[in-house]
Amino acid sequence: MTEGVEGTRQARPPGRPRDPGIEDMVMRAVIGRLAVDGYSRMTIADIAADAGVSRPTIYRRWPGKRDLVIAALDLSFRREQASLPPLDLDGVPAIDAVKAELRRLSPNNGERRAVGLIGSVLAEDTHTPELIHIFREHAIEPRMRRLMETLQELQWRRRLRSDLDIDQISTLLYGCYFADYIRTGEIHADLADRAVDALWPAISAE
Amino acid sequence: MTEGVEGTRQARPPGRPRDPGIEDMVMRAVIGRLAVDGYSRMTIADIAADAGVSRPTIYRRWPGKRDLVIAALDLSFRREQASLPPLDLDGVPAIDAVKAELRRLSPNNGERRAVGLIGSVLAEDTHTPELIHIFREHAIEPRMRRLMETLQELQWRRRLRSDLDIDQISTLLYGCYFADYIRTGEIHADLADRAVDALWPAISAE
DNA sequence: CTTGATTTACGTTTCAGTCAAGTAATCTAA
DNA sequence: TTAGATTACTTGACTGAAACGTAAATCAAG
Repeated sequence: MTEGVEGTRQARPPGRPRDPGIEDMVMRAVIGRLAVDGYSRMTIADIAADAGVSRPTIYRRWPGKRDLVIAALDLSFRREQASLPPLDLDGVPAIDAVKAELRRLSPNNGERRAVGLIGSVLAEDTHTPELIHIFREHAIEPRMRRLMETLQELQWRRRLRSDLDIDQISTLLYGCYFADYIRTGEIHADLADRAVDALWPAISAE
Repeated sequence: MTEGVEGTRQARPPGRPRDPGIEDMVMRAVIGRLAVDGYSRMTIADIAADAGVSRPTIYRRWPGKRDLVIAALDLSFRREQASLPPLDLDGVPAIDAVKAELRRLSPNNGERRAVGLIGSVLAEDTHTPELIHIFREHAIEPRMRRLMETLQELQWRRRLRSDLDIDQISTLLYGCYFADYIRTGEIHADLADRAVDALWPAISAE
């Protein structure tokens, strides 16, 4: 028997096994190139070079550019999402809890060049709409849900006004990242704090 | 004298004059293709076809793709900016004035595919930063200034609270367009109204 | 020595940018 | 009125570079 410690392990397939590190290097390279060069300027050759692999190796594992990028976005966002522990709301002032939650939503938390990446995804929405779908499903939606759950929880605790349009407030809060970047070319470190400060009178239970 | 009614007109240069309609058709085609295909997927051949012109004609007037796109963005944003008349603040409730102002900022007011266009510009920011510069200077900055002037004016009239962080409020208001699009894939018609409603308690003079 | 992973080398396509030849429009001068 | 000069536009073709995707050769692991 070639089974390992887990009992129902498959027998190792014949032939040379795949280098287990390659997938990770390639996925990382894809995300980096996508953020810097954008989808259509990004080339398989560059990705292969970044990953320290040759081009056909990539074609062996993924059918083409599209699927490669989809896989990379999917993996990257899943990982990032899994790395976010829930936030503790007890014992901190409500305004600080909202600030902390918004700070966690910053596009800069994941990739440094995340805004360029978002731009690439947006630019591709007529041509490769799957990118936006993945982006929405694995990046935007979980973050927004998290923010909305926090607001809802604070609302239940009577820390926020009861007639709050939570959906709309969340859109306002999240949107300021994009507006800040588009206006100034960067996302300021104190943006989340300033945004919540400015918005606070509209949401706090008086 | 070949001078026209305006006295100091230049003498017409010799040779066949340029077709005056071509520039316009080409600029329009560039904006359209940029919004749909993005910068690097967009081809001169497609633009020429859309404009009903041959490729060498484009190269006769613009040195290359870059300059072509820069010229098109520049012209397009200048025009759109010039088409916005000032807003009358008298005789309307302050909240409606802010709503009206924000509605005018909608990316959908200009090109229909404006978000794709913005995505293309963002995606290109490492490779062709001039695009973002033009975008900031001729599209974002004037709009934001307009919004901030309106808020300031209302503040002077004691319709908004005096300790307002106008800059931050403007970022919040403008950003909701991007957040809405990224979340849902469209910009809802009532977004401006809902955003101002949600934000109103934070900014109105009580 | 068989099998599959990886690489080196190749063919094809696409597109930017250029060029040459022919046609069209406008001005000037005879 | 007409002939020439000058510039704009079209058609068609060409070059070179970039990049996709593949086929043949090579390499590790049983």
